Amino acid sequence: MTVTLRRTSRPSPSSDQGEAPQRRLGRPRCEDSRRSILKAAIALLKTNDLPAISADAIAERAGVSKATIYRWWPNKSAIVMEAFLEMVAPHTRFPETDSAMEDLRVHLGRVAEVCQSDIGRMLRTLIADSQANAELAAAMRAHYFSVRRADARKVIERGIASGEFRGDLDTEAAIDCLYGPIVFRLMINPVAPDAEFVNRMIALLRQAFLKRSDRRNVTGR
Amino acid sequence: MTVTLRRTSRPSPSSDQGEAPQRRLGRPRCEDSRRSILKAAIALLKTNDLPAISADAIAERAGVSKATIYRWWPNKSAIVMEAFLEMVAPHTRFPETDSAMEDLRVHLGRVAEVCQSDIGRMLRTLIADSQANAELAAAMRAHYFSVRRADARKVIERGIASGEFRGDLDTEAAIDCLYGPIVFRLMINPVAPDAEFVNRMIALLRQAFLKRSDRRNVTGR
Amino acid sequence: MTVTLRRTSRPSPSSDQGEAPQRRLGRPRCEDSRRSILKAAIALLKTNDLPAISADAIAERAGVSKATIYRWWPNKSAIVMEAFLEMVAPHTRFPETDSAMEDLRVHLGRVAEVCQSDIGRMLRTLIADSQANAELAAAMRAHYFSVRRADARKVIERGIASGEFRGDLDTEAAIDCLYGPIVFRLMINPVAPDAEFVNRMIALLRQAFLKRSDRRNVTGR
Amino acid sequence: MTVTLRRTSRPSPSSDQGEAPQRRLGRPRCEDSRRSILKAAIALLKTNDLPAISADAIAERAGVSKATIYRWWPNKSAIVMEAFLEMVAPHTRFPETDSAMEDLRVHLGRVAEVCQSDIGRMLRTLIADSQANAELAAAMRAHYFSVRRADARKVIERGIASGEFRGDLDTEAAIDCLYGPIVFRLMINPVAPDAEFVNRMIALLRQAFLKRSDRRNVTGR
DNA sequence: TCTTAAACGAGACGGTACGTCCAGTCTTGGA
DNA sequence: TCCAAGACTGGACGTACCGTCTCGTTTAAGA
Repeated sequence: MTVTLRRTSRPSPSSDQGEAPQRRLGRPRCEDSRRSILKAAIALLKTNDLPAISADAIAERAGVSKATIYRWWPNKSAIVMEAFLEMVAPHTRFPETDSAMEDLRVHLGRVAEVCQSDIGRMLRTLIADSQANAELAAAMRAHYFSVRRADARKVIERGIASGEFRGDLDTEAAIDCLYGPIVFRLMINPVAPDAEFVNRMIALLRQAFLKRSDRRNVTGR
Repeated sequence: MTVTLRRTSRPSPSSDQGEAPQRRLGRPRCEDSRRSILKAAIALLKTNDLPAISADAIAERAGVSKATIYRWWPNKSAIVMEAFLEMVAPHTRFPETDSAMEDLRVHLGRVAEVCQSDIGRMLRTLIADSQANAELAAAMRAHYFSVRRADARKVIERGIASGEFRGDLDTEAAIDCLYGPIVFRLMINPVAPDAEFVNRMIALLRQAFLKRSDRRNVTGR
Repeated sequence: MTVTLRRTSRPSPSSDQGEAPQRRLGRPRCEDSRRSILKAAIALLKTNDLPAISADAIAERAGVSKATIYRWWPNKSAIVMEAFLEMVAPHTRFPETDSAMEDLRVHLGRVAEVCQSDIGRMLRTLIADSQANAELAAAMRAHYFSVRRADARKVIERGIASGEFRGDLDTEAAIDCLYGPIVFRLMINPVAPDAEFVNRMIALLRQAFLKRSDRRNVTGR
Repeated sequence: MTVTLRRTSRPSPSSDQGEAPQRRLGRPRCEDSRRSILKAAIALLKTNDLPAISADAIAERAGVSKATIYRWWPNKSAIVMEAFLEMVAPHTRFPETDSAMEDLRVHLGRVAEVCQSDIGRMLRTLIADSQANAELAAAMRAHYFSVRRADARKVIERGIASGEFRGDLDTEAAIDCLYGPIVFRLMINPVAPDAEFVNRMIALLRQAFLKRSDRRNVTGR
């Protein structure tokens, strides 16, 4: 999942998916540069806010030429996104216990915790940037949000199949009700949501998810 | 609710809330300028996104000096926010029927519709901008989101009091579950949420809101 | 010699030069304001350089409204000139001994000394400003330089008449040779000319001024 | 004599005066831009005076970005000075006949003529500007006035050595008496000095310069 | 005493230029 | 062909000052 918003796609000249890695002419791309650019972007995001991560700042911190940056990424949002996807996205996996509801709760709790870290800032930044950058928005959806939704969808469908969740549960609406409040608070509140927030939210939603027989007033945690 | 992110707060010298309008020294602020600036900002926002709007452009369109703009607003976000609050925010009021659930559904449906208009773009823009502008974020919370929450809170508490909603309903979590999904889709989806989306969401949530005896599987609309 | 570059000449409505001072309608001009404006201009010139004397700065320091300033003077140069003429110009009179050469030497020495004071800075400022302000230039010539020239001319002609100076002495050229070097150094050198400079200059020029019989090698002083 | 008031001095890292021009890293400065900026500045000066010239105007006329201007010059005075020194200053050289007095006269006549051209306006502008800009003043002295003085000093010392001028002639005072009147009239008079003015001035000064035996009443020309 | 007209303070305003900053592109020489 | 260095265009930024204006207040002369 490395390349995402690359500037130039350099397709193989002969076959569509050449079997051989197929060395290209000239000096090959310097992997060190790529990594140090991504690391510089993240490091800057940790201490500064978005307007501080200028292309010049990234270039200087990465010990890299600005031209190299623009050779491979169309703008700074793309860099941040790539860094985000590569370094951050894998961090939150779903647990797999025999309770789908509990899996969702634990997972979302982790997501909330992650939101409080630098990753939360990156996510906010990327969502914000997406509003004026359709390409970035599409890439974020394709590479991040749709993946999260797919993961959650699997868990919910498992819960339905096992009889834990109501049979007529509207899966997509359920996903929106699970992630929506977290993103909402991430974007609007001064402090990011935490696990406690997730627990209260799940306590509320369980009434809507669970089959009637299962509805006990469990507080979560 | 006129003043929001003004550059200079010039409180009345003697009393906190002088009853007399209490003319101030010097040439009074030109109301025409203020209005035409706000109108220009909104007009520009309809076709452009915020980074594409410059203070110069607003000034030119408003027939106003740039200095006048910076005399009263610290940056363009503040202008847009003030315009938003003054011209746009009041549009969506809650209905007041005898069903709180229905009131919420109808209201959120209107909110969703509004999100599909230029107002949706403005809201996205302001939320996005807030991520790199703490002052704007605070102002948006104080003047917009907290007001919306208060309105919704009143409706929910009415529902609880009337016995329509569960007695132990977590009001704040409920609000997050109502608004969260809408903002979530507004910020992440390519197209804004619509009334249909709200209906599905409400259909899901009603299980969690209503008292046990009331839970019929009503689809809404 | 008070009024010089006044904004509005308010001629007497009836006669051209009314004999009576002829009080006009309305509130009379506030002399305090006028004086404090001039004083403020001078005070600012003493500590700051020219770009620091903005109309706003003068107004603030004088405790006066900016409108009052522009009511009476067209620009800041006019203020400085009026202050200069009123407070400064009379300071250097010619001595009147029986030696015209000595009178010139002593007088120019005083002029040089004056140049080293704040007055020198004012003069430099006014000359500089004149380059882009024809009106100011004309006023300076009419009210200052032509007066100096006339004074010097009188002394030189006295010298010619008394037989001290050569009969064919070119008076205008002589004046230029007397004042020119001083202004030259005032405008170009980092430190203003002093009496020593004047003495050396006069020592040189006396050969050109005096009748042959008088030319002794007097060093001056 | 190219660099004068540059923004950044980038001295050679190794040796103080590297013999090799020693190519530097990165894209080299664009000489075209530099030249067109200087030309634009001069062209604008011909019709406008300095306060009427803006950095934007120079940039536009030169077909150059404003950033490029401020990359290399701290302000517009510096540009004008560099243009002046590079394109204008060398125009007036001393003649070298066997009469130092005549050399001075001819040379100063040419200077006076030059003063009547656009160059005179530039000189006035630069001198005026120097009054509020110490750096510019120092640069003008270092690169222009001290050079003129040195030239004149050589001629005068030649005159002394050859016995044409008095042995005890005060060289520095003499230079001030030669150039002073010209600058004086340039700065104060509405029209610049001309050759006729120089002739009268020289006619006066020759009495002070020449050895007694040489003093005949020559009118000049 | 009341009216009238000008001067005044405060300060908002349009306009213009300032000098800075950043995005993104281009041009060198060297690897 | 890539890279580091860094100059370049273009355009917005927010500030400063100019000179004008619009208020409401003050001041004296004249009715």
